[in-house]
Order: sequence, then structure tokens, then C-alpha cells
Amino acid sequence: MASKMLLVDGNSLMHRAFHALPVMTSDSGEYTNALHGFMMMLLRVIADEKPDLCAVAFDRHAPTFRHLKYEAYKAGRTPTPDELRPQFASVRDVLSEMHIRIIEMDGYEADDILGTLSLMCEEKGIDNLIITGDRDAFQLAGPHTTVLYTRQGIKDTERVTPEFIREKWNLSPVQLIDMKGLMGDTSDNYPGVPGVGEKTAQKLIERYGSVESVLDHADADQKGKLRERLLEGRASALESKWLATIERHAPLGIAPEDCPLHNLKDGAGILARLQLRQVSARLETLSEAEDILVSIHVPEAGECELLTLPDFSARLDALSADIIAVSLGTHLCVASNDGTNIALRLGGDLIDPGVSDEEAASLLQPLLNRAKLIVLHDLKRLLGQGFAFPGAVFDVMLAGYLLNPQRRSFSLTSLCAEAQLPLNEDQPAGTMLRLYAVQHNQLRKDGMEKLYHDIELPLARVLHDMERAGILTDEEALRALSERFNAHIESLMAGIRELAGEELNVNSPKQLGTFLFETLGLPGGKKTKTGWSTSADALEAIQDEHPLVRQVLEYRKYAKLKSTYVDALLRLRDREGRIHTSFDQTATVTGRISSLEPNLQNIPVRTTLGREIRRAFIARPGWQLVDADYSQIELRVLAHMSGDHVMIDAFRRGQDIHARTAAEVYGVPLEEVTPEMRSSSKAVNFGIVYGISDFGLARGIGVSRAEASEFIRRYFARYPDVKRYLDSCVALGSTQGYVTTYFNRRRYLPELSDRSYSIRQFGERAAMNSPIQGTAADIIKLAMIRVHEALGEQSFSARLILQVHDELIVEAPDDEAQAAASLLKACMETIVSLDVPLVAEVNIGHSWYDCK
DNA sequence: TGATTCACG
DNA sequence: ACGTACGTGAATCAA
Repeated sequence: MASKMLLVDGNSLMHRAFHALPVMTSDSGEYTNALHGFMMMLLRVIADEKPDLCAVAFDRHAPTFRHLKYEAYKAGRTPTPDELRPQFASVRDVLSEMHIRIIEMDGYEADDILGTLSLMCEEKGIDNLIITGDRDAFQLAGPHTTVLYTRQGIKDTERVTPEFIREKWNLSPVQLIDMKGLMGDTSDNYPGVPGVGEKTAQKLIERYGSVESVLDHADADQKGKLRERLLEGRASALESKWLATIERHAPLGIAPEDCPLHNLKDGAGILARLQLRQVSARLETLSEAEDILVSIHVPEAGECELLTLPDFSARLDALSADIIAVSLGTHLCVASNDGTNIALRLGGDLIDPGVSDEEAASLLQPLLNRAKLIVLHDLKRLLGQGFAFPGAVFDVMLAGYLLNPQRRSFSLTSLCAEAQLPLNEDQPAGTMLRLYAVQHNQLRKDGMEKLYHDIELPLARVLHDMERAGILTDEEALRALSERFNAHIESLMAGIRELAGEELNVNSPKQLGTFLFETLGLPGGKKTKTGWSTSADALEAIQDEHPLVRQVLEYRKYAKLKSTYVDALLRLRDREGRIHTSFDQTATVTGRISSLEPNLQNIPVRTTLGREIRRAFIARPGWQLVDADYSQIELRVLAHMSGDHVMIDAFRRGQDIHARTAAEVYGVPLEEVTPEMRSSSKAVNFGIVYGISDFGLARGIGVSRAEASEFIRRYFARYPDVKRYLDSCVALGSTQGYVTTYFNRRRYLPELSDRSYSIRQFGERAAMNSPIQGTAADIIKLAMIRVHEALGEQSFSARLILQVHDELIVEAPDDEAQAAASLLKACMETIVSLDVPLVAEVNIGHSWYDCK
């Protein structure tokens, strides 16, 4: 399906609407008649024409502007009535709430802007419709351009096409300019040739083709009064023609594709405030059908040809199309929107060696360099395989993730399956182009284009650089820890065997549970789905019952540290001793990134013993680690999103938020908060972020469920806006089926309509937590992109190497460490501006352990 | 493969 | 009458 653009002359339509309707005001006294008429008109056209792109142009009244054309225009115009003027501000507000692009520019009138955009559309083959009450715009009509002319009122419209103009005047659209040059225009205050009206002008242009030609032949061909008038009016005619010509090459810096229509319904709020009931109703009807409005050009993909290396290479060289899909699997497959769809077999066997990844990369690189857009699957992976993408990229994997982060697979196969696109395993590039079209549309419809282009996609390149850089580990330190832990493990194991008096596999929860609670008959055993619980929680509760229990807990601690961390790290070091984790950008439903092989986001820190492992993460000799972490980012996000004044006040004053919470909830002055009061309040703050439940809180701080419930009640009494906000998350999640972050990242919550009570409860907690956790994730992702960019631009040798959800780690040469620390802190604290300050704490040390 | 446990934010 | 704190990944056991 092809694109379709709506181009609206804001000034012209507002004037038309104003004069067509009696003055109306809202209860608060704002004039709304022009606004009402304008919006009714606009929404009707959107409903009828179903455009997917739309822009509204306004004249800009810049007092410093001295353009001749503008002055001439202004001179002939009556001043804007006082009842209309404020409505121009309102219409801008409404349009921006509806995400409709407003364009205005010093030195250009609205019709110049529309003329420029419609020419761009013509060149790209995008059908476009210009809505205006100004007949001058007829000159813009073309093969893809129709002028929707609104007559005296606002209901009656005429579709002006080149054919219409030919029929009516027997002229081409641009010849209307010539006609206007001769006849002039009283309302726009240019004279043309005095005494020449529409009929005469039309006949002359029909015969001679242009003003210049009419004038050149006037002396010889004409006689009498007309000859005299034409000769005398020569200068005036030429100037009038120039004045009547709409500029079509204004330097807008905006392309049609930058003006997508999406989420119009976001304007509902402001329309309600302005009491535009009819407009609201029309918007609502329209929004229901909104998803069928969106369409973009889907390139046709022909049959895929399997080619030999020379043929493939020749076809690549000849390829000039602008959108190129590239897929790398068993075959290197390339498709483009000019219909090309070719494949080359990769790898192969001993008999037929085929083409290697490196050869494929160098073969493809020239195309990657010159293509306007490369569509691919998993940018970070392809960067790792040696491909470079200097230009624009669309990653269908990341788009799929944003569209629904909950799906279990983001493989090309499963993405295509969901979009109902048949995928041939050997030739996926053609299908990928179609997938791109579908996703591009959907992202726009869901309002996630900015999130995609400004956060998710650029982050893939940052993560690639971080993976490649890796972090240095100290082999000696790791070996020493391994042996030290091993000694503990062996002696604990021996002790346990002795106490148990039999061969007991402590690693087996089943064996351990049976032994403790049945063989030994210890009291107070809790059960899980499959048997006795042997979790640390359960064991701590019975540690005084038998000496073996404490030993098991101890054993578990050391075994965990050794196998999961120390030994795994030793295995995964590269030749230089660096560890390269993989960041998975599509693993979480909230928008966080995850780290695997090894997971460097769960390196121990909470216990003294575990924290020792951080001594093994070091900077190169002569370098430092610079570690910055956000302070309370999730609670700050909550304060901002809920708008709760008490919480905002606490952060603005730089107070200890848990202590302040305790003071509020216990009703004591800040100075009188005891460590115990602070500690339980801290647990409640955590609970709030997790989606509070009395049961969960009771377990968290070891009080009765009733006490926890009372605690929560008091908390919400002091933070009423937090309560309102969390409730609204659940309500919104239920009505629209999903919740969103500050940057419009989406999480669907089918759990909220599940039959099972406990699943619905889970859905509610997720509805409260996801916008908070997700917004924090968005913020640090933005900070990572900014830090990465700043380090590069300012020629630092320092590199971003790790992210741990609210913490960034940079490796920097000694002499850059201070500057890198300042840069990190500044980037992280200023990356977004919320109603509360963001605070990042920075530390420099040679090891991760030292960054505390 | 799923369940359990435990490390992190 | 039900059964929960939110989000992850790795090691291990038991089918």
C-alpha cells in the first residue's frame, strides 16, 4: 500500500472556520468557534481520506521579517480579529497533543510550506491532498497532488486536480499562475494588468502559454484598449506573477515521512478541557478505526535467485535501490525495493568450500556503504561478524522486541510467522523487507518510533562496543579465591558427612529436605510444589535445631561463589585475561538489558565474602575503573510519574528517602527516626516499586500480615498521589491491555484479564512495577548512548565497558579518570529532566571492589 | 525440560 | 478459598 499525505493550510482554514461559525466560548471564556470548525474539518478529511502522513502549516508573523512578498501580502489583509487570534494558540496545542506535525518558518507563508512538501511527495510518488481555502493553491495540483478547496463555508469542498483545471480553464496548473499574473488578485493586493479580468486572462494564457509570451506578442497581436493595457501593465503583470507563485523549494528540513499520523486519540484530554464535545466524539470514532489508516509502501519482492559468486558480485555492484534487506544464514541473501532478490550460498564443505563470513563482508560492504537504508536482523550480531553499517539501519529484531517484548523468540522465523508473512528459510531477505514495512507501520501506530530510533537502535552499537571491549580480570586473584573457597567447601562437606552419618548430596534439595525433615525429623519444615523447602529462608528458621543446618548454609554459600563466579570467570577469560559478556537487548519484558555468559550483572556485593570476587575485576595497568550509579532512580521515577508532592519534596531537599518515609509514616520528626523505623520503611519503598501486597511486605520485614497492611495504609495516607498513580497504572493496564513507560515503551498485561485471581494479582503488581522499572531502564539506556557518544567525540581513550541496571562502568587511562568521572556523572544526571533531580554517585578505583 | 536455589538491581 | 513481593541468569538435580 502506498503512502498518502494530508497537507493543511492552517491559516486559511482557521479563517474560513472563524467566519463560517458564530462565536463560541468554553466555560472558562476561551473562544473556540474557529478551533471547532477547523478540527471538524480536519477529522472529517482524515476519516474520509485515511492518510498516514499529515502536516499543518501556519504563517509565521515575525516582526523582524522584511520580505517583499510577505509585506505585499500583509498590506492587503484585514487584521486578525481579537476573537480569532487566541485560537491560533489553542489549535497548535490541540494539534501537538494529537501528534500532528506543525510546520512554520520565518520568511515563508503556509502555502510555500505546503508547496514544498507536496513537491517532495510528487517526487517520491506519495499521493497528497492539500486542504485550503486559498485558490492560489490550485497551481500545486499534479499527478499525485489534489487540492481540496473549501468554499465559502467549511462543509462544501471541491477536489481540484490537473484534469479539473484543464476542463475548467483549459490550462495546466502552473499556467494558473500566469493567469493570476494578468488578472491580479484584489484580496492579496497585487494588481496584475488593470482592466484584464479572469475571462481575458484565461483566453490570453490559453493562446500564448505564459505571461511573458502574452506580453512579448502584445505589440504585434493585440489592438486597441487591450494592447495599450498590456503594454502599460507589463511590469505589474510580471511582478504579480512572481507574487502569485508559491515557493516549492523552502528549506524545511522536514520530509513527508517525518510527519506520521499516530495516536490521534491523545488529543482527547485537551478537547475535553476546551469542551469541544462534537470534535471529541468525532475523534473517538476515528480512533477506533485508526489502525486501518496506517500504511506504507511495501516493496514487491520477486523470486529469489541463487547465484554463483561472480554473478552475485556483479548484481550487487549494479544494485542502486535505496532500501536493502540483508540476511546472513546458510546463504547471504540480499533483497531490495527495486525487486532484486538474490542469494549466495555460504560456508559449504571441503569439496565445495563456499564463501566465508569475511569474504561475504567485504563483498557486501560497498553496498552497505551506499544504501539509503539497510534492513537486517540483529545489528549487534552482524557488527560482531565484521560488517559495518555506516548509514541508516532498521533492525527487525529490535522492532519486534519493542512491539511486544513478551514474545518468547525474536528469530526472523517467528517474527515473520506472527506478521503472517511466509518465510522461505533459504531466502529470507525479501520477506524481511515486507516485515520491515509492517513493523515500521506498527511502531508508528504505537507511538514508539522515537523510542526505537533514539534509544533501542543506537544502543545496539553501544552494546557491541562494550562486548568487544570486555573487562580485565586478575587470574592470580581468581585462582587464590578458587583454592580458598575449595578448602572451605571440602572441610564443610566432611563435617556435614560426619554429622549426617551417611552419604548425603547437599546439592540435592530433595535429598537434603528428606534428610532434615524426615530422617532427623526437624520441626517447622515448609513445603514447595515438589517437597520440603531447603531455601536459605527455611534453613535459617531451623538453624538452632541441629548443627548440620548451619554447615549446609555455609557450604551452599561457598559452593555458589566458587562454581557460579570464580570458576566460571576463569573459564571465560580470553587470551588477554578479559571477559566479554554478551548483552541481550531482547531478554526482559520491562526494557532492561540482560547479561550472559557470564552474567556480569549479578556479581556478589551484598556480603563481605562475596564482595571479594570484585577484587578480581580490574583495570589495565595505568588505567582505572570509573563506576557511576544512580541513587534511588526507581523511587525518583515514581516521584516524577506520580507527581506526589511529599516524595518530590524529599528528593528536592536531598533527603534520605527511606528516613523521610519513616518520618511520614510514623509521624515523627526526621531526626527522631530510628534505624529500625528506617529499615522497615525502606522495605515498604521497595514493596511499592514492586507492586505492593501486604503478604509480600509481611514476609519482607517479618511482621504479621495485619501489621503490614496497616503500614501500607499509613504509607498511602502520606503519599496519596503515589496511591492514585499506582491505581491508575492498574486501571490503564486493564482498559487498554498494556502499560507504558515515560518513553512509551510498552508491556502488554494479559494477566489482568485472566480467570485466576492470583494471576490477576500478579498482573496488577506488574502493571505497577513495569512503568517504573522500564522508565529507569530507558533513562540509563539514553545515558549510555550519550556517554558512548561523548567519549568518542571528545577523543577519550576511556571506554564504557559494563552496565548493571543503574550503574555504568568505564575503563579509563589514569590521566583521564577524573574527566571521565565528571562526564559520566554529568551525562547521567542531565540526560532527562524530571520533577526531581537525578543523582549519580561516582567512584574511581583500580578494581571493582575499590569502587565503593 | 522444569524445579529449586541464589547471586544481582 | 485462594497464594503472591518486580526484573533477571547460572548451576544443579531429577526426571
